[in-house]
Amino acid sequence: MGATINDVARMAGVSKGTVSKHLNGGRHVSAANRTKIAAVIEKLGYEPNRIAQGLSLKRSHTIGLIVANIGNPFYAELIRGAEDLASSLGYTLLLASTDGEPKRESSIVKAMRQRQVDGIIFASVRLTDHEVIALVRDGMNVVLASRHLPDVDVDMVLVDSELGAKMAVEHLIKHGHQRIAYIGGPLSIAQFQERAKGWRDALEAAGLPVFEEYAIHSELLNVDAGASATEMLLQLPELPTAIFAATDNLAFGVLKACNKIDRRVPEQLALIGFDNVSFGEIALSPLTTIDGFGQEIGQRAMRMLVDRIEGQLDRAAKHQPARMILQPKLCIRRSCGCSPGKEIS
Amino acid sequence: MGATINDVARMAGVSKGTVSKHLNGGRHVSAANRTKIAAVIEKLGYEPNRIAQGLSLKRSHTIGLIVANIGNPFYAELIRGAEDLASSLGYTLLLASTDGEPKRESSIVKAMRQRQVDGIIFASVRLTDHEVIALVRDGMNVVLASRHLPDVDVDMVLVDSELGAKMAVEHLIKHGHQRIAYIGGPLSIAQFQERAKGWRDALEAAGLPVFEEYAIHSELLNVDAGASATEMLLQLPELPTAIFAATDNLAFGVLKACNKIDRRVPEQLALIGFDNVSFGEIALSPLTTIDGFGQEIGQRAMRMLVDRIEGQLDRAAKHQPARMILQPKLCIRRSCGCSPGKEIS
DNA sequence: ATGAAAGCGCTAACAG
DNA sequence: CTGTTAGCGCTTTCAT
Repeated sequence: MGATINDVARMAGVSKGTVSKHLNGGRHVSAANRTKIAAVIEKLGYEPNRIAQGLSLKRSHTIGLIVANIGNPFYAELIRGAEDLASSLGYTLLLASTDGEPKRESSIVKAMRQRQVDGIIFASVRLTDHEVIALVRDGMNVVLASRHLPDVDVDMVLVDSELGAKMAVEHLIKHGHQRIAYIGGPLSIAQFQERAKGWRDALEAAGLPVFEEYAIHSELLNVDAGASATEMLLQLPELPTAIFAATDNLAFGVLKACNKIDRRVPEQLALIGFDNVSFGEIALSPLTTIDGFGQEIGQRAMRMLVDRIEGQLDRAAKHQPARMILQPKLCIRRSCGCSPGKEIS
Repeated sequence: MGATINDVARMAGVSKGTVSKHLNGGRHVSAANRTKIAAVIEKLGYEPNRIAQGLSLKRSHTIGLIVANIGNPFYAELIRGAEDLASSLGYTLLLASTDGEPKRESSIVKAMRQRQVDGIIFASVRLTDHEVIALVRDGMNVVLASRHLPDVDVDMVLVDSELGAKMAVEHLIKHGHQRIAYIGGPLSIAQFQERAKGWRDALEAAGLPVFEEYAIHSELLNVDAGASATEMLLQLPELPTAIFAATDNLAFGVLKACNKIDRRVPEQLALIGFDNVSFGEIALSPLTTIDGFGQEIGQRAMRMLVDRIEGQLDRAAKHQPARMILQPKLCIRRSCGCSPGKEIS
């Protein structure tokens, strides 16, 4: 189908090696040959086979990105950030989604190793510490984006979940709420442990009681999961007056459930999410949320990974695992009860 | 780092070829050797290098997916559908986003060719017919998803845009609207030409005048583009009473703009979108829309592509370019003026 | 500056 | 059934 380096060499009347040199910077190639080769390449429409090149170089210029669920807008933003930077750095993205199934995660990792990715960004981690450690020890470049494993020596970049959650709940408390529920993801994910802890701590710090029935740890993270968690909450004998959802997507579920039964947000139920996904702005009730910097995290994770990949070539020095923690930010809109003009800070 | 097939062969005391046979189905390998080899593979944690395999087989089991913009939820759904099927078929996805820049598109295609993808799904086509034809003639397997080029012999799967647009506008007309505006994307994209035509035809068929100022063909397709188009529309001497947005994302922009100036949808301005992105359900005003089957399109496109890729191996028969046109469907929610219970059909 | 040759990890005839 | 050999397309010494 396509011409090979051999074709080019033959037609230009030089050796394979010379063409290769020309392709990689052109040092040690005479001007005469250089133009001759360039002409042939042009005429043949030759394109180097990066696969073959990778085989020889042991470097694929490909990076694996594993997300939990592409449908979740937070991940969409993260992917966007990562893809953008990757392509401008000359890397290409191998994307896969686990849909939360740990089994798929292992098989994805396997597929990616087999395809010789230069590194992997996990925006979804259910692997046990053990598995990730093994991966790293095996020499794979890894960075954890947005989720993390405590006590594991890996690069990672994420927001301060506990602080963010605390900020959200404190804001709700300032609005006068005393019965604040929590909807989050599975506690097997560190991130949700922390967000739940932030919720609890804020409540306790304010001298408010924490009711265990008010905390729902949903297995799934999609909109419908948020909706059914809300339905459960609204069947409790004593209704919460506010909800902190650990994820905007979950918060959207709250909105959906409330819409269905005509319960008004924020009048009858205040709500704050976490992530600051762009649609929050035009949700049924414009969503007050904690900025989770999805796109920025994707970008920074990519940067870290590429630094590590390329760094390991120059300096043999094994760089320290970096841990970048972004400061969350409260984005006040309507769902918390604030109205434009008179916001509670 | 990783063990190679040579290591396995040596340790198992057999030849490379035998190991290879074992890996690929195990035919013509004695049971004794088979268990011996399996044991060594296990002990070494050997994983075949798919890159090397690809070099030899001239097949990468990798498929390129090019979308216009990952941030757009319609593409997110399409990606989801494609990724899902791909991974279950043993293929892996190389994802790239053009952000609407034709220049990036060419360079992405180039990068993908160099990486020896087995085929490419374009969910974004700005390439001229000429370029796509060239790609196909060069032997690349291509399928167009959701966008198409008229009069080009390529596989494609998409909804009937013209019909969908017509359905949307007709519904608005049934609500009694006479001044219906259109917000769409660039006319260089066939899809938008057709949606604009559907709008126009529906108007004419109903004996309504079509005002050219009521048609806005935005270059960008993001939410803000929809918002500014709306602002332009609302500055016209004679205001439209309804808008048909050729894309849900654009429709979200309408919602955003209306929210900013406190114009109520649908009371003061009716709205119908196109795509049926899941978020529409919980938008500021739950969005009535035309189902564009994003996920299904992604999936079908992937299926077509893989069929083509694998088909070309068995039967030398060059299969006819397929053209799959999905029937659009009206999804009635609130933004058009219908209210639950009493919907206009 | 250039060419020859070895090798990256795997598959695929082809003998035996 | 099994080993040998010759590539796949490219990079990289190492001579020249």
